[in-house]
Order: sequence, then C-alpha cells, then structure tokens
Amino acid sequence: MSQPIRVVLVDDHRMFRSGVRSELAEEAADGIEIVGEAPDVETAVSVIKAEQPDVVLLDVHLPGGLGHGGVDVLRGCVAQESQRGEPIRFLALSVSDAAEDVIAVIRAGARGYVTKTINSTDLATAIRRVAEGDAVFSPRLAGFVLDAFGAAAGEIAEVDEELDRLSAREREVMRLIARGYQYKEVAKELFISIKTVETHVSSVLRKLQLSSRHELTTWAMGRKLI
Amino acid sequence: MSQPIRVVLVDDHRMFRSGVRSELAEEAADGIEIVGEAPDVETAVSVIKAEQPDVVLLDVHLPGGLGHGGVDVLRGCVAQESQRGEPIRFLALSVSDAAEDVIAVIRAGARGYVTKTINSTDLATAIRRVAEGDAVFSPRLAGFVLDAFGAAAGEIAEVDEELDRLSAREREVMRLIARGYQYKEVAKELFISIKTVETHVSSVLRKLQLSSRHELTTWAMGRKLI
DNA sequence: CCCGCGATGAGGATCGACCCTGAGCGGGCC
DNA sequence: GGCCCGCTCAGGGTCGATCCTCATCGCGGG
Repeated sequence: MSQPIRVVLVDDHRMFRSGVRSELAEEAADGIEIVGEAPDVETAVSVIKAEQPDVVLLDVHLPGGLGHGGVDVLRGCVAQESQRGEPIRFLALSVSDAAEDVIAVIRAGARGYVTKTINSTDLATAIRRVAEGDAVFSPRLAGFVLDAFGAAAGEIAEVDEELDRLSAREREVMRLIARGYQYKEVAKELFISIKTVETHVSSVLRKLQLSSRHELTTWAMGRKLI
Repeated sequence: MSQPIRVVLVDDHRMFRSGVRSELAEEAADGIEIVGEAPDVETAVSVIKAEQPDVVLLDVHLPGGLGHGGVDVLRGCVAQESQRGEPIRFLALSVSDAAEDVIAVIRAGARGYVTKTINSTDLATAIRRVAEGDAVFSPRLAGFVLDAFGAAAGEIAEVDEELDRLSAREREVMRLIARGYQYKEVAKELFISIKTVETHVSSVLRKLQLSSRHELTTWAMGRKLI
C-alpha cells in the first residue's frame, strides 16, 4: 500500500460526513485519506472531477437530483479516471436496502453497496476492497444481488425416469412443441407430416400423463429442458 | 469471533489442499479452522454433510462430475445448515475466470468466486466475509457479475413498463391465461363470460405484441410472474 | 413366421384459440 | 353534454389442437 487511497465523500448530511471522516481518521484506516466532500449532485461532480479520487462514497438519496441523486452523480462522472490511472470506483452508502435503489445504482456503475449501519472497520475494509476493484455488498443485499444474477439459485432437477419412457423421436417432437412450435412448424422442421406430429404428441401427452401443450410447456420449463 | 469458522476444503489436487491448509494455519487466519478435505464430488458431499461447516472452499473443476464437479457438489448439499444454524456458504476457488464457470457456480448457489491467484490473507478475508453472508468476487470477475446483474435488472424494469400498459382486469386475465387456464376456466374464476375473456386476451396480446397464449406463457415465465 | 412396437401417415370429428364487427354501460375529463 | 376509455357481452368465422380409428412399413425377438 504505497500510496493512500484517496476518497471523496458525498452525503447531504453534514453530521454524517463528519462522523465518517472522524471514524476513518482514527481507527485502523491508515491508508485511507478523505480528499473531498460534497453535499449535493452538482458539487459532487465538480469535486470528483477536480480531485480524481480512487473511491467515492456515495449516498443514494441526494438533493439536486430526482430523489435518486446518487445515480445522477454516477452519470456525471462516466469514464473518469483516478490519479493512479485506474477507474474511479463508487461505493454506494445508503440507509435504504430497497431493491430498486440497489438496482438503480449498480446499473449506473457502482461497484458496491453497503448500508449505513456498517461500522467503521468494516467500512474501511469495504473501501480498500472497492479500491482494488472488488465488489462489496452488505450481507442482506448479497443474496438479492446473486438472485438477480443467477435466478433461482438453489433448486435443481433430478433425472427423470419419465423422460426415459419416451422414444428419441418423441423427445424431439416434445422439445419443439414445448418451445411453442405449431404442429405444421414441427412437421416442416422434422420433414414429416402434420399427422405424424399429431401422433407423436398424443403419445407424449399420454406417457407423461399431461393433457395439453401448455402443461407440456410448464413441465419442460420446470425441468429446464428448454 | 467467539467460535472459529469451520471450513471444508474441496480440491482434487493434494498439493493445493495442503498449501491452503498450511497458509491458513499460520498467517492472520486465527478464527479459521479447516475441519475436512475432499478430492472429488462424492467425498465432498459426504464430508460436508458430516461436518456441517460454515464455509466450503470449492474447486469448480472436479473429478466425479461432468467437468463441472463443483456444481454437482452444490446440488448434493442443498438446504444444508452449518452447526451454527446458518446456511452453509460456498466460496468457489478456481483457476478459471471464464464467464460460464462463474455463471454456473453462482446459479447453483455459491456466495462468492475467487481465483487461485489469491494470496493467503485475502483468502482469509474472503472466507470471513462469506461466512458472514457477504458476496465476494475477485476484481476481474466483479465487473462481469455486476454487468450480468444490471442486465437481469434491466429485464425486470422493462417488464414493469410494458405491464403498466395493461389495465388491472387485463393483468388478472393474463395471469390466469399464462398459467395455462382455458378461456372457460378463466371465465368461471372471474365470474365473467367467455366472450369477455376473449376480448381481454386479445387486448393483452396486442398490447404486449405477442401472438399466442403460448408466447404469453413463456413471456411471463421468463419474468417470473407466475 | 408371426407378433409387438416405433415411425409414418390418412380421414374425420370435436373443441378451443383467436380475430373482427358491433354494442351497451359507467366513469372521468374538457 | 359530448368524448374517450375500460369492462362487459354477442355473433360469426377461420384455424389450430386434440382424439379416434385405421393402415403401412421395417426391425427385432420368440
């Protein structure tokens, strides 16, 4: 850690700013230096451009914007670089843990999001990690972010012995039907007649104990076959 | 940190396992205790179930699976709890920084992903953060994960826009149709005539620029509305 | 050699999905 | 009061989905 991490602090509450400043000054936050502060969107953008810090601690709700001032600051600072030549990292710091706030600020380019319930040592760690390019999230938000990233993060489908009862041709037809193909489209795709498709579909529905193509679709989607 | 963090280490290379073990034993990794190791999928699952650790360090590529053995381990350990009563957190530890590896393992439920170039102190920090429920990613992967998150969030936002163009009654009808209800079933459910259902469905399909109930089903499923 | 089964296909029937026109009714808005 | 919009229906039509029976062909097993 040759040079200190240069930080700009953006928050509309003077008391909160001074609190962060004093806590980061004393405790185990040696390599962190606050080089600027701003209480609103306009000031924040100009201070950031002037100081070119490594990390910006950014309150999500700021005056000067439309209730989501933090996003406006991010938009005003696109493609800025710190004095080290690395991109300026933004760490959102908010009282809110609402999904829409997180989504908005991350979409705008923030590299992390912590709530204001964080203690000073954790905040110092978060700043260091963000400065290194890492993504940092409060525990309560981590699960939410990962859900949005991966969708359905845990449940799995085991192998189906029901699928084995279908012949190869029937599976082929089933796949297309489940994807929304019409009979004649399936027929053209597989070079067979519509009537043959009907026969196969009937077999599939009978063997899987389903009664319509819609049930087939949901069945297949539930097993991630399409 | 009253109790140590109990860790199980899953990797197919004996040398790597002993390296991690010794580095975590000496350096500033006081509260971390390795309580088990496993070189393949089957051993990993049984060791994890026996030890119920707080964190599993999981190599993505393992023998015993299909080249993505790490995912198989996650599938085999769904809904397991640690001895502390919290869910077992999985931290992927891989030489690969390929997008598909990250996606697969995160989708399967891992709470973090770091590459094997990590040093021991950073690894210790990552383990502690994951144990607390935080999400941890190597710098190079952080941007990728956040991009994917933004994309997913974008789809969600798009839904709301198009969904707002529907009237309340239309949304109601749409929900039932998307779930596979037939017109007459919807009619009975909502105490209206089949003809009215037809009218609403036509409006919905026109407003959402879809052309069949099946597209509506996939549209709704893709956005988790049902 | 016959039988079972899967793949192919036809004819015919019923029902549902989807579209169009048209229409009455109630509630806001200018 | 006229106008637009949403909710409610009807009639009539086209086309797709589903099911039924029946038929042919080829392949492998008893």
